[in-house]
Amino acid sequence: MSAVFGNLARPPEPRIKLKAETSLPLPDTSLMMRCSACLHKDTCFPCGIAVNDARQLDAFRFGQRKVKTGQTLYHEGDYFQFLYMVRSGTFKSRLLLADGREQVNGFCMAGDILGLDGVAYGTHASSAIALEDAEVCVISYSHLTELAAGNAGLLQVLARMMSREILREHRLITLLGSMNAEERLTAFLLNLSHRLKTRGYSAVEFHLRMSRAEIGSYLGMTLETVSRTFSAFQQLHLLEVDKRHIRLLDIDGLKRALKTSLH
Amino acid sequence: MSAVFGNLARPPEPRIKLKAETSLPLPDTSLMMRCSACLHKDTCFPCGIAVNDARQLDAFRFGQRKVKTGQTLYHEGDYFQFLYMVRSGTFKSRLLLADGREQVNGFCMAGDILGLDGVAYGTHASSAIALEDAEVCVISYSHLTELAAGNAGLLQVLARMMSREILREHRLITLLGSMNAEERLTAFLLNLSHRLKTRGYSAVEFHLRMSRAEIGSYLGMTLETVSRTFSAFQQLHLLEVDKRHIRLLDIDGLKRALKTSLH
DNA sequence: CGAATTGTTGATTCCCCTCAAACTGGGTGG
DNA sequence: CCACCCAGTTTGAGGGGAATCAACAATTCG
Repeated sequence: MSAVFGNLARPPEPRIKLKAETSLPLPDTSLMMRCSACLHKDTCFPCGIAVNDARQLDAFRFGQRKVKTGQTLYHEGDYFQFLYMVRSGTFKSRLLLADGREQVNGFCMAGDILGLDGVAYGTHASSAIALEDAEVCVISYSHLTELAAGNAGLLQVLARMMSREILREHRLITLLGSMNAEERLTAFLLNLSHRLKTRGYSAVEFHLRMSRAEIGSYLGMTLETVSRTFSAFQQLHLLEVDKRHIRLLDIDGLKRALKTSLH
Repeated sequence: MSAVFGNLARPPEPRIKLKAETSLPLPDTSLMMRCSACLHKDTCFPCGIAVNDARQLDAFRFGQRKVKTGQTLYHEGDYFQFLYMVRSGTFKSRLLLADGREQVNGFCMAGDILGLDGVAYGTHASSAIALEDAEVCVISYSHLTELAAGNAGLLQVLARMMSREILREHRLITLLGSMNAEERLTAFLLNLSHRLKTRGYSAVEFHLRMSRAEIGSYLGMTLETVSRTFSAFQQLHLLEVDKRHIRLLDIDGLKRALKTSLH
């Protein structure tokens, strides 16, 4: 297979810019985050760089941005310039339809990357809206690709992130294409529970950051059906629900109810 | 009917001269494709490389593979090693559910890239099955990233391809999450028409390569509803349908029917 | 406090699924 | 050649799950 490409001389690798400040649009270094101290350095872009390469690690110094509840990080149609890594808080990603309705296509929490759909055409294809006060790292895409063009590890990380985004959407398509209301809500809750667990929160008791309408949009059903399905689950003693407070009582029961697996 | 559908003009298939070059140590060059002569070089990976850089262009010499109707290019769970560029024919991409059902999540035709969902975890997350005899270019992912690590243009092309895949799935999610059966089939037909047109085929008259069941799986509805909706459209004089032969009579009418835009 | 937002629950409607039967065209083998 | 089968498609009848419409409670907020 390597013979396909033969032993062709590779072009000289461009020297990596170590002074990140020159490429970043935010010159105020006091607002910059040093990645080596970041909680998410093992999943965010720095993980594409050899850990012992301190100088390279320091090249990753991102600007930060605080977003308050209800504010948008970016809008559909906005010029694409940055990726965002969620440091804290929760976002919804949504697409606007011609008739004004919205289609929620994802909920992002700490460690997740936002904005990858803007790469294709240089324009954001969705909006990202904070569901609670949040903080993000602002990652210059041009700077990132500049670094990745000289760093195979970083390139891999970027590619894998995009591919994971594709897989996430695969699962949502499967859910929307072949599950009924109960299965959809079950899949949603189990997924949320899992993600909270990996972030150090309780897997069985949590607070929903999104409204019934947003859950409904995400799961392709009405807010009334979401509410009714919650009530039905409560009557089956699968969970306790009080507005946005959720306590899962029977995770195994929920998993059994989820006949159609999402893997 | 044969008069109606008989003269489907296929675009001329350029015969590629497969001249074995002795200067490069490539094995079995008869099976290799030289990208500089390829119909798809402006959309496939070579477009990431400066057109005047002949040596780099020649680095793109991919193996080819023929796939017969019904055969799989790769299976869910297969070790991920290659991307595939469809040279001719049509594929469906599908995800298998735990209970044996399948969820079709895409139809790929000439120029499309297959396999990007394998990047994330090194394992194919879907299967690709030929709906008609097909030919693909086999692209070693490890060599691609090797080249991309030294070539910013190629890196951009790879990133944009993955992002476009994300956008494709966005549109499908929107369709599944907020459209009724008529809108879904309309969106499907208009999208197919558009893609055929950009490939040089008729935008109004074509042959479906997929069954009603496959369309239904893709659109999140049953094969019976697909069939019924086709019949309803015919009664409204929006199109003519005879099994898999389709003639769109009123594209504007279809577009009006598609109240919920997919952009 | 009144207004607005969010969530719950009920009654009714309807879109689409399910089940079933019939038809078509293509392939096969006696 | 014809009978047969089979996969794919069409069409019908009926039922069910979720949408729609509506009323009301609980919170939040100006």
